[in-house]
Amino acid sequence: MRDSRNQPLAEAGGTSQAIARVSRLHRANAERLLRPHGLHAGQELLMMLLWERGPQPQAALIEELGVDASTVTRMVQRLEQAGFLRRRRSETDRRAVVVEATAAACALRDQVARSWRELEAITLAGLDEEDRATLARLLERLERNLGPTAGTDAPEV
Amino acid sequence: MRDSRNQPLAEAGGTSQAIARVSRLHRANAERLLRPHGLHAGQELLMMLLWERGPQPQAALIEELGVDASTVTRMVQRLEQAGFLRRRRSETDRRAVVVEATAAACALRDQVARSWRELEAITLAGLDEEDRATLARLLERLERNLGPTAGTDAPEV
DNA sequence: GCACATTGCTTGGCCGAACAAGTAACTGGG
DNA sequence: CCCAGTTACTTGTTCGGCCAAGCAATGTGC
Repeated sequence: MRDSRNQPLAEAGGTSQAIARVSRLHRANAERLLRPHGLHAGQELLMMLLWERGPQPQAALIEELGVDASTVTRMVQRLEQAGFLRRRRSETDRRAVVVEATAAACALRDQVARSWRELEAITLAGLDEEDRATLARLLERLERNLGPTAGTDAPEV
Repeated sequence: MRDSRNQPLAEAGGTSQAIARVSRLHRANAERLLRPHGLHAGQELLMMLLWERGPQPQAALIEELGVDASTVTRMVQRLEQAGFLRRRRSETDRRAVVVEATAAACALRDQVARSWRELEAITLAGLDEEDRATLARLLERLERNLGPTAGTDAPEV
């Protein structure tokens, strides 16, 4: 009964709407799973990078997360205030800021990883290996389609 | 070469990350296409509802968009200030607020619909009918998986 | 060596989105 | 008829996320 009456909009861009809805729901679930650990949705990706790769300059985080520099700046500020990481001025490049997970944060690593796997399990419930591979392939294609040079030059038949 | 070095994270929740990335890129594209019309990403869905169904109480918009009531309140406030819609107190239920598109906004309807189709085209570029159907099916499944009763230990009848 | 461009980060402003808490209006039971 | 509960919004606050501007350190060309 969810949105069976949603026909007109569904015709005019159903996939776009579906992406938005799935994304919102997905984020809500992430929030629910991460809250117990004191993290907000989105922050876990940054922390996972720090856990896996050790101290990183912000520029590396920006590059890897693919988000705006200002977003990372503020995420890092909040995570620092919450005690999850430390910031340090780079020795070799005094513009750069090196970010490092605290010991307290490292203690959360396994729990966060577990929550993350659980989110993945909830998301992909009921999909067999083939479906999952297909989904991964299609999402990757969408990512390329929507990438930096999306619709900027191609006259688009 | 996009994220070939992204193995560890990719293994632990690649789909979740892909959803987040695709969603962000998708939104950025929507923003780019809608800005010329003075709309922000997200607002177009609300306006499309008003265009298609005429004056609506906010409760109906909340139900249909599936977002928080407070989000709709502020979106409506901003759209009103921008001149895209009017708000009126319901006659029959003086708690309710009825929202209606302005004539100026209606003039944008076709252009917005065009932009929306263009976004869909960009998103789905290179996918044949079968791929699109598969994607729609998978996204619908994800939406159900992540829905209101997601992972809440409910035996999932 | 110095002016100029680039890089790395920060701040302010704005929007979507959520939760919490509050107010006003409508309903229902006693 | 009146009080409890629900419904419809609103406001405050917080976060992710973007853009635009700005600042400081680093590189580069001449």
